[in-house]
Amino acid sequence: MTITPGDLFTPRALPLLDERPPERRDAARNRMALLEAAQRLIEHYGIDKVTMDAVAEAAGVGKGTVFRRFESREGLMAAVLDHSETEWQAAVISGPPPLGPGAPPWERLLAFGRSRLETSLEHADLIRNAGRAGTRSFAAYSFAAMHLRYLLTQLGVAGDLQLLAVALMAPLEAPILDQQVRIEGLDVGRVYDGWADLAGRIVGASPYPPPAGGASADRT
Amino acid sequence: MTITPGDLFTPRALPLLDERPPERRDAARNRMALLEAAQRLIEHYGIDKVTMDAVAEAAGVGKGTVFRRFESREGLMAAVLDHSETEWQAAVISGPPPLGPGAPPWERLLAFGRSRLETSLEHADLIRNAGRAGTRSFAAYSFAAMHLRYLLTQLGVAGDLQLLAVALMAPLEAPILDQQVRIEGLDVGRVYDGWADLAGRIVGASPYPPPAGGASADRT
DNA sequence: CGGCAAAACGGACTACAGTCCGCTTCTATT
DNA sequence: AATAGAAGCGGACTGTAGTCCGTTTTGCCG
Repeated sequence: MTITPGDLFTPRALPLLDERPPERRDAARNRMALLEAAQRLIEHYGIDKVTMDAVAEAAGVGKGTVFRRFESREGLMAAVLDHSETEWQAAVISGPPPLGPGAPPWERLLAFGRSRLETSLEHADLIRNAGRAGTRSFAAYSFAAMHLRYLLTQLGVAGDLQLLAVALMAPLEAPILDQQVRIEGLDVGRVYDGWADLAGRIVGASPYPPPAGGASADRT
Repeated sequence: MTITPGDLFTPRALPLLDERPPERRDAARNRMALLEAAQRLIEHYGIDKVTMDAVAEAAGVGKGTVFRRFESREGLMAAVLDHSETEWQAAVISGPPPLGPGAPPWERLLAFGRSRLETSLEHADLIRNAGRAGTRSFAAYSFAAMHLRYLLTQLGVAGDLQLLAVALMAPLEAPILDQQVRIEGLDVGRVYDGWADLAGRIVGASPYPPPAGGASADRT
């Protein structure tokens, strides 16, 4: 390996900003084509019928390319899922209240729960096929947990917020909801009320009990 | 199809009790052989290396037999898992306190949490490979939920006990613990303390607040 | 513009889950 | 003990995820 003088003195155009040797144009094009093809096929045939070969062919690329880009079937599904997750994050950060900023924290918390409940059920198959045993992607999970910690802080909740956030999210994860709603046949409204009750207990048992008039599920 | 007089009048030896045309002896023998082989191979090579062909061969049967008995790879893994689940249930029903009967309900609740936490981590790969997106078998799940409802009742907790039970179990499910412990690197003790705190909040926010002196994680 | 190394491509190849169907073994009956 | 038919068996066969490696494309440099 030879080092030329140029290598030593050229900081290759500000490495501070945009620090990745990014993606070749054809690669980027193919990634888009694959994501779109996958989404289209899933919508059309149902996720269980969608094979990697089919996605590759629909996107007009070879099979190897699919795996290089997305690692595995699970990786591809996770990537498709990330689209909606990103939209959801945008709604939380800058969407209309009560999910977005502007509403009082307790209202936002309730909206958070309802919204998670809905999206978990809506994307159940995608989540299941995205691996990680039904959990969402790490990034998505972290974001939600962070937001939740923020809301709990706003509500003056004391304790290990990291873990309380998990306790609030866990019952809203897809596999558990699937079990309750699809197998045990529970009503979605009841599940939501139960979650709101849980939230109330977690928030209300704090030194500063803030939520006065609860939403649909008011606590005794 | 011909019906002989005998068919009409012989209630074939009390169908009330033992109402199943059960399993042929060779079939039963094969089931055992398969379960043992699977367990042995998993222990020896790690679960990801164990193929259905290998299990079949190790048990000395054909591949078709494996699938007839256990439906699928997930089914086989679930069956292996059920062994330990059954032991756990026995410990809850008739084992020594505080997990078993004899201790006050709050102690039993804490023991329940710790025990679940441990078994979830211990059997993480098995649970993951047993499908249902990381949830345990329906029977096991129902049993735990029932026991939890019972304990909550004993503690005088008011509310939708079905859902509160789920809220208490969800953070102890394998995929979530995996995320926390293996990926985020959280300390197991801290996770347990967090769960105890959660339990305290759920129990304590009831009209009748019973748990006076909490265990390792005492609430403010 | 021509050359070059790195990155990307694609399709043949492998490994494993799950199916199928003709053959064997068991059990109940007489 | 003989027999009939149900239950079980097993291994060849199929479909799909994932790998490998020789070929092509791309971006850069002189």
